[in-house]
Amino acid sequence: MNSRIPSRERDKEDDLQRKRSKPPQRATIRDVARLSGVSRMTVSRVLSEPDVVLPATRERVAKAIADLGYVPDKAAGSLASRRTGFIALILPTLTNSNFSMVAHGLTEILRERDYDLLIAYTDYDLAEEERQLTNLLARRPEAIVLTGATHRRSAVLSLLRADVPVVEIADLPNQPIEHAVGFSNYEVGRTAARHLISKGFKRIGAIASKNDGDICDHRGEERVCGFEDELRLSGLSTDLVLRNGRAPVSYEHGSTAIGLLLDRAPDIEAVFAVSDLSAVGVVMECQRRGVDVPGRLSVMGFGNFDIGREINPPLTTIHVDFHALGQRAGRLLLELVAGTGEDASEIIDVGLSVVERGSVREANV
Amino acid sequence: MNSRIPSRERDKEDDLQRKRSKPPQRATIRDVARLSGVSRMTVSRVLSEPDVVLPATRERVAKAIADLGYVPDKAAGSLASRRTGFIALILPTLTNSNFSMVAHGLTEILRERDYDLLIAYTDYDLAEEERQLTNLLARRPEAIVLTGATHRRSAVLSLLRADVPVVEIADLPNQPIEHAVGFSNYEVGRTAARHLISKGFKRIGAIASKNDGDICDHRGEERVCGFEDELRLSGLSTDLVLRNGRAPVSYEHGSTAIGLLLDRAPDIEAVFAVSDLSAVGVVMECQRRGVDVPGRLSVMGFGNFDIGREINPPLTTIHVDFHALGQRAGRLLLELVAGTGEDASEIIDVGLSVVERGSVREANV
DNA sequence: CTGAAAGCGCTAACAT
DNA sequence: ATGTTAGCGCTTTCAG
Repeated sequence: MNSRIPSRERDKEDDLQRKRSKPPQRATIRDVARLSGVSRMTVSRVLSEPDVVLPATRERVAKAIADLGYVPDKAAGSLASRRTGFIALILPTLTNSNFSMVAHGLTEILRERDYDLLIAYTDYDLAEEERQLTNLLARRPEAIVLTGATHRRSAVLSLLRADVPVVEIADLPNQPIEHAVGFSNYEVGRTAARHLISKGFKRIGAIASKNDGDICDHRGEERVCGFEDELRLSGLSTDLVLRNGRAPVSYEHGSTAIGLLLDRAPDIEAVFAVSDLSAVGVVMECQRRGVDVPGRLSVMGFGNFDIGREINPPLTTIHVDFHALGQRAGRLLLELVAGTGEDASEIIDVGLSVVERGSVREANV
Repeated sequence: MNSRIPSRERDKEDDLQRKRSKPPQRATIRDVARLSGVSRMTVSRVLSEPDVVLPATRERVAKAIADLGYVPDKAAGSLASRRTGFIALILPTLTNSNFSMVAHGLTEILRERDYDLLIAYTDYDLAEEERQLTNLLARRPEAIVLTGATHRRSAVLSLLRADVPVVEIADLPNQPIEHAVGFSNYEVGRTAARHLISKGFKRIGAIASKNDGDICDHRGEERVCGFEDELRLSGLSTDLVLRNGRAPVSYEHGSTAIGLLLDRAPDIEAVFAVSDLSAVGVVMECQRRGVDVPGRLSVMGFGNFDIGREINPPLTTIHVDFHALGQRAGRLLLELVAGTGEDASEIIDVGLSVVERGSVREANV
């Protein structure tokens, strides 16, 4: 058994090799080849480019595949072809429906070229992001999608070294790693402020989470910053901007925060929550305290979550089309993995819009 | 170049082989071996069992790894070791926070043994479930976690053929494919009915989605069935049990459905929604219509979602510890991939509990 | 249209 | 403690 058999006989040797293994092994391409009396290459072709195979052969092979329940091993295939056929997506959380929308949009587009999407999440933790990244890189994704514009330096370095296309989503970085598809969270904040100011309010507050080391919602923070800047531009005070609690924000976060704000400044007229989730919490806490929304307090959120449309009054919010964002990112990714398209870094802004509903009214002037 | 070099010189031949390739190639284990003057096996050992390598050698190798930014290729490693190091999880949707909890619980446990979790979702579509499954199987997960007890026959067959451990979660199948960790959705329905009946109500309704071919929420359906059976057992009518709209249920689904029910039977006293989401929709629609909850209508949900605690009145619901469920499934999976543990099919019931809050009151008797 | 050779990057199982 | 051999299951490349 140690005498090397001339290589041109290798495929014929299969029977000998397999005979030693225990019966219930998973079928390989060899088994299919043997059963249908062709070479492994022909089986491979039936799977990847069936048209070049003679119909008769093709059917024989197809039958063998079906009979054996053969499922090709993609890992082995990737190793040989140097194409793993998947793209990685790193999200802060699975629970946010806007991020799910992104995943949906991406999946739809990537499916066109048979790419799989591998989803990982970080719980808003940059250290965890790096851990996930390192892990993912070892599986050789053909491209990587990252959420947000803020990452650990060392994570960015491994990314650069890995020489894999990178797309950042959901925020437009000033210094993108490579490409980006998103919107300006800073502009979201400014837009929200402008909207409330345009309604004639003067005592305007905001609610966000506080940064806690690696655990933070940088996109939310961007939004409050934009909000504050716009207030200042209009000569209004930012005293009622509250950063409290740890990311991610939640219903409860909104309830607690508005309680604090209401106690501190009972004359507050309007408030912007960096997420609809906390905005809903605000509205619910107001219901409990008998604070009329929008009669006494106008409330505005961000994200256009389903629940915002459902509550009473329905929530005025800022909408970003995350599904379209995912699709747009998907298109870009397909170009990148195809090697088509510019080398130049693409920055795509999907924009945003104000959705006016009942939770904001005109100020009494 | 066609004269075969004696095999014991193969590793020494590396330089020649690599010289032809373009410079900026990703570093392989060979590059590391060459740079640190050891064999590839030693590099491999530094990565997998560092203790058996001499400290001096280990450090030389570690330096080379760092200098080259070497990231081992897991796909190649799996091929050789026959261990892919990941487990697949198929969820109906990413948007449901209870399923996210399951993913969290699983991740926590699997991480202990360095297993990755690969998450896929189906949008409650059994055809899509099968598609995902086929796809996943080609990547050779070491185990597969499926949601629910209902699957396409052909999907189950490929699963059986693939000879990969399977765990079904979130429902306890009568005929499990193999193992299951979950709770009885049927019992959820019965428990809800018993709770409402125990409060003295007679005119009791329910709200669920309607099956639509492959797109359906079998677990929700199980819950209404249990609910109906319990009503019958108590001699109550099931006329107010409404199946309407397509899965998954939503806030809006609840609003619409309760509207229908209220119009049809204004004297309805209590209603069970198969999900907190639709239950919240019910409460919101009641607010709009001026129907007092729980004064005129008692409302009960399932799932113990955050929003239920936040609304006014807070929602009475049925709670299942999905995080623990995920962890429990994780433990089972680790046993399965380790080959430890029984061959026998394990069925683990994580139970359920009623969470009494303000949306259900005592009937006026 | 089909096949043989060669090898992807790694590790199990033996050497030494 | 480290190295060598052989090959995981597939595809690329080139020959016929």
